[in-house]
Parts: sequence; C-alpha cells; structure tokens
Amino acid sequence: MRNIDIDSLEIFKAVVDCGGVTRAAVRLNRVQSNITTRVKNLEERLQVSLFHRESGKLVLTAEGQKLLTYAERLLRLSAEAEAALMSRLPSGALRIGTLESTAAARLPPLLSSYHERYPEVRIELVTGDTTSMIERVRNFDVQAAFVSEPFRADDLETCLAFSEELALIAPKNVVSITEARKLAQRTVIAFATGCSYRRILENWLSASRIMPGRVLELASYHAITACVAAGSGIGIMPRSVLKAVNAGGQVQALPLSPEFSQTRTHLVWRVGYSSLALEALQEELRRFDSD
Amino acid sequence: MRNIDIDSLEIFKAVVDCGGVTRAAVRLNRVQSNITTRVKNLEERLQVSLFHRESGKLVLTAEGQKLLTYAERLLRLSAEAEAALMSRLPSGALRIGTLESTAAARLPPLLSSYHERYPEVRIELVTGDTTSMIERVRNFDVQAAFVSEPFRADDLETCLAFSEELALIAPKNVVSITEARKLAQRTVIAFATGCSYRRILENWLSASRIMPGRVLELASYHAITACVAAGSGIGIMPRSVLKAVNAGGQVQALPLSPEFSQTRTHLVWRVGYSSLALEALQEELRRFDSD
DNA sequence: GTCTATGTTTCTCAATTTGAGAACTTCCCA
DNA sequence: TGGGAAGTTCTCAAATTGAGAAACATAGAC
Repeated sequence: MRNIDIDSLEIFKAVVDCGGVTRAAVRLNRVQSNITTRVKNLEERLQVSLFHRESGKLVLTAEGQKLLTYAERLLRLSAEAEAALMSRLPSGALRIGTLESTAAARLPPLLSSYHERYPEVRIELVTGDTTSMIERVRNFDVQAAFVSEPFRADDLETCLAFSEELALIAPKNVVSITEARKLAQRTVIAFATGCSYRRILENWLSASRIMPGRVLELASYHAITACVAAGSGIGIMPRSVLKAVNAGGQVQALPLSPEFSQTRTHLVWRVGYSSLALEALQEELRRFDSD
Repeated sequence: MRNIDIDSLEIFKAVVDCGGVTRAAVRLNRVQSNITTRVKNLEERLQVSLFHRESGKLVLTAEGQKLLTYAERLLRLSAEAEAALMSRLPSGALRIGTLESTAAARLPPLLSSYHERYPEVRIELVTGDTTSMIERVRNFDVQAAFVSEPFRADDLETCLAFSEELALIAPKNVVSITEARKLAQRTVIAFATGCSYRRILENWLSASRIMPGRVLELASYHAITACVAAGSGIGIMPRSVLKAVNAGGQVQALPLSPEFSQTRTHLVWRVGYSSLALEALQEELRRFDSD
C-alpha cells in the first residue's frame, strides 16, 4: 500500500461521524478491533495522531480535522468515479469523427437532441475525409466516425446514418450539364483526395470521359461554394449541405443521374468496441430516422 | 477492499502514461506480472474493460478514458492530503478562543503577521470569558485560548502572551478615585461572571469595602464605554483596549494600585496537544514579545 | 467502595491479497 | 524462421486484513 487507501479513510470518517470505534464498526459491518487497528495504522502511516485518546473518548486532533476534510473529498470523488463507471447511463467523453458535410448539414439537430438527453456526455468532433476517419477509428483516435460510401471497412461495424443526394455545383450562369462538363475540363473544385464525394465526382467525370484540367483542393464547403460562384469550376456536394450553408443564391445545383447522386453516410466503429455513450448515439440516429 | 484503492489507480494511470505494462512496471518499481494482474483486478472490480487488448498493445477504452480522469483527480487529491498532513508546515484550521479585550487590542497585528507568514492556516476566533474559554480548551472545542489571570488550569500548558494594565473607567466628570468609589456603589458595568477583569474589579471593590448596588452585564467593550460615558457607573478594562476602542475622549481612565492593575494574558492549551499551526502561533507571540 | 455498562485496545490465528519470478503466448520484423 | 519485445498466466512466499477473545479503562449506579 503505497498510497493512502480509501478504506482507511472511510473507517476514519466513520469513527469521527459516529463518535466512537464501536458505532463505527456497526455502521461499516466490521469488528471493533478492526476499526481500532486500521485507525492506528493510518496514524502510523501518516505519522500524526488523528485522535486524542482520553478517558475512553476519541476526539479529533487538529491534524485529524485536516485529514477529515480530505477524507470526505476523496470518498466523494471515489464514489462518484465508481458510480460513473458502473452506471448504465452514458457519461464521459464521446469523440467522434465526421465529414465536413455531415457536420454541417446533419449533426447539429442530432447532437443537440443527444446532448439534451445525455448532458453528462461531452462530445468532441473531429472532421476529416472518409479515408482518414476510418484510419482514426482503427487507431482508437475516435470512437466512431461518420463516413460516406464508397469505403472499405470490413473490420468495422457500421450502421446507416443518412442518405444524401449529391448534386453538381456550378456557377449560376451555367444552364446545362453539357456546359458544366465543359467547365469541368478546366477546373474541378473538391476536398482532399480521401473525400468520397470527390471520388464520386471523379467517377462521373471519367464516365463522361472528361479529364479535368486541374483540381482545386479546398477545406470547407463555404470555400468551395465561393470558388464555384466565382466561376472557377464545378464541384459536388450533398443537397443537404447546399441548403445548410445557404448557398442556393450563389451557385446552382445540377442533378446527377441516380447511380452517382445517391450516396449514404454511415456511422462506423470498431468491432466489439462499444460504449454506452456510443450506443446512445446509435439509438439517437434510429430515433431521427424514424421521424 | 471495499473502495477502489488508489494504488490500483496509480498503476492504471502509469500503464496509460507509459503506454504499456512493461514500462509502467519500471516506472513504479514493480514487476510486470503485478501490473497486469492489478489492472485486470481493477477491471473486474469495476466490471468494465479499461483497455482494448490487441496485438500486444493496450489502448484505452471509452470507459478507461472516463476512469483516467477520475484517477488523476484522486491521485492528485490523495497526494495533496498526504503532503498536507506530513508536511512540517502549518496548514488547516486553527481555532482559538480569546477574550474580547485581547481580540480587540492585541490580536489584530499578531494575527495579521501570522497570516502573512502561514497563509495556509485558516484562523477561527471564538470570544468569551476566561472561565468558559478554559472549558472550551478542555473540551477540544478550541485548540488554545487567550485567557487572563487569575485562572486555574493545572491540567493545561500555558505561555505568557501579553501584560495588561487595568484601569478604572469612569465618566469624564469624575475626577477622583473617591468619587469613583461612590459611583461604584450605585452601578458596576462589566462582562459576564466568568470574566477575570470583572473578578479583579470585584476584588478591588471588596478591598475598598464597596458593595455595588447592581451589576450591569454587557457583552462588548464598546457597549461598556458607552454606558460609562453616559454616567451609568464605572467599569474596568485594560488600557490597551481603551486605546484600541478609541474611547479616550468619551470616558476617563483612573489608575488602580499595581496589585490590582497588573494582569497578564496567557495562551493556554491542553497538555501534549500541539499542532504545527499552534506552535507557529506561540512562535509568533515570542517574536512580538521581543520586539 | 464495588459493580456494571460501555468503550477501546491488544493479541492470536486464519483468510485474503499482494508481489516476485519463471514459464508461456503473441506478434512483429529482419 | 528465428529473435526480440510485449503481455499474460501460474506458483509460491510474504504482507495485510479481519474476526474473536480477552484485557484494559472509565463513568455511573447502588
């Protein structure tokens, strides 16, 4: 026993509270001798006397008083720790990865409702693309992540979170897909390489036999809309994001054929890795789904 | 072990910090097997898994993360408790009894200097008369008390704190002791019966063969001066208090013969009952004495 | 005074917990 | 395919803990 042990403190406190070894023993379901001994050991351990022993009475010393306040704090804290860990209610930190798009368009209402239900959970968001998120899940850097099809994650568990409809984003003055194709030959504006949407955009381009002149990599949907609005090129994004970033007035959305436009966002996590907070998040997703 | 024990938490934290059982063992001067076992026991105890065990690596689970923050707080707190108790520096609460007069005239500079030197000590003052203070010391209600001669306290340790010169307090218009004696036949204004100064005053009255008409018992020196100033009777108080309550303009002090006027204030405490904070107070008294 | 009720402390012994060391297992990497 | 690094399991000895009996102390009651 290198550190003070909490049991000793509990015994000590019981003696103080009950004003005696015997009653403390009753309260703690221990034997008197045990109480006496533990208190003496504690005194020896700390090299102070905690009680004045006079005429069969135990009265706290100044040192004892000092220890008592610590003992109470430690007991409270340890009880709290134990309760937090053993309780079947979510608490602690929930660190999840997410795509920019999901964070922008989908998470606000979800997380707000989640927070209301489980205020004990502190949520941390990490944004990034699908590929890097899957890596982070594997590395235990995040407990789960929202990622978008297509992705490979045979070793992870997944559940469907949201269905998205992707649209081409083009400057206002572009009126047809044909015209958009032409623009794409000049510049494509997209997230970094790991982004699923960008991969879809590239698939569409290649199906249309277009080789983009250059790719402008940006890090936020606001930046992308701004560049597209400025006529720099075309981009791709879910309609839900387009709505969320309020970009309808600046750019226009051109429909893609369903084979390209339909994509789904999943929540993924390590097999067997589940925490109460995470389970609650899945539950919350189902709740939103059924609405 | 009914409560979580801090050693287990220390081991747990070391494993997290060092990222492995082996290094944790080195850090704590324990054997690896011990670390492994304690962590497993802890997990069993709390009925959660704290680490993901995969390919010889230990990675914190969400529950583990939750425990970690508690573990850190508990370790800090217990270390602080131990340090506070074992340190040779005064800290905690120092509860001392004092006479009104001492509190008014002597303690302010003493305690202010004490506080500056030992900011960790929280001082609590209880005021009352000599008799009740001695009782409180005996009952461990206060750790020590300032009391005034004469008092009986064979079972207590004492040290001289202050020397006081008592003076009769009379209304401004009373010019001689004789006149004061006359006034005393009407009314004597004093603290409650336990007060040493009152006893001295009574001794003086009885030596002067005066039987006071009535005794007006008040609880503060300000009240006493006010009554005396109003001509209600005479009182007694140390000159130091007279100065401290700034009563010079309202009443006048008449000298008593030395056998009555000289009295001393002592600090008393239970034999063998000494705390660092109390020792420091005695030290502080000596320091003031030699100034 | 002596007795009794109520406490605390001491002592001994058995049960439990802890720690060391060696053997065993895994996985990674050259 | 054979080390090396890391974690786990096993066994045994040592330390700690808890129960119970007995000794010891004190304050009232008679």
